Amino acid sequence: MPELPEVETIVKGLRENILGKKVQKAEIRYGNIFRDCSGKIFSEDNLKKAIKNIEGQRIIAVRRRGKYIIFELDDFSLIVHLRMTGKFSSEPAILKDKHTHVIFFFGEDDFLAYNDVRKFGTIQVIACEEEFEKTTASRLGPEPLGDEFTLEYLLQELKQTKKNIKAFLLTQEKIAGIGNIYADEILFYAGVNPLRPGNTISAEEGEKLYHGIKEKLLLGIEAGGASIRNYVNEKGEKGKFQDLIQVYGRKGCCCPKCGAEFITKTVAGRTSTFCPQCQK
DNA sequence: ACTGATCCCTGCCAGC
DNA sequence: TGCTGGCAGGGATCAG
Repeated sequence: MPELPEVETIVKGLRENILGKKVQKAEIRYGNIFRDCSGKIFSEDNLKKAIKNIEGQRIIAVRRRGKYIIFELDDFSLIVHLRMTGKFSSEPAILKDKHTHVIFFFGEDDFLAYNDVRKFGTIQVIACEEEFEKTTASRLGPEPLGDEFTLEYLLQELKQTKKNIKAFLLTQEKIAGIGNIYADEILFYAGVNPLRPGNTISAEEGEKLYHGIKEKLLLGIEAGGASIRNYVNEKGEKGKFQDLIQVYGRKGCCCPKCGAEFITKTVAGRTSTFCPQCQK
């Protein structure tokens, strides 16, 4: 599942690969991947128009915002969310894959394919600033690795919420880019129980969380992301963060700090793995 | 303000 | 072996 570090890795690769290229043709095999600014599936006519708009456009920038990938074209933007299983690939074999839903051709043998086993991912077509304002991507909280995300901000937000800390970390409007894997790792690092309400987190714990967020995400980026299940970057390469994971998906394993067995509980609708001893 | 359920979708795995 | 049912999972959305 691509979270911030995985998406960052993908974006770096895309920049090397497709910047400056012109979309000659877009082949659509499953049109429901495409969405308008509010996330709604296009009608057949509107999809045709949207595709026509994309064709002939040059890719002038590729950026990441939270877990979103933003392609800036000459006159449009594409906002992509990979959700669980979405990926980009330029490998020739992907053309024959049954889960390849969209192919942007830059030339006869030069292309970028969007492949998504579960079809949860979306590609929003944005025509102008007003449309961007309607997207969820425009309502994201600060980038956790950017200057806006300060310790003061985190402590202030925690003080104001009764939401449990796990749910808080996953709230993209508060902090952009953290998903289930990194949330579990961050909470373990900080020694905080996922069920703790935000407003019960002490300043000291808040500081640990703050450093945990920075540290785990940076580590994830350095490792080229985590390859759990089927994540690979656009070159088909796996990341290395899965080898550095301490708690996520390790139910029944022993905590490296205290030796207790990790347990799981559904928190914020997600399976959360944590140490019942260390995480208070 | 927050929680919980539902939906989207398919691979995978346990159980029969 | 082959089928089936349930689960996983990010995030939007809606009901409570």
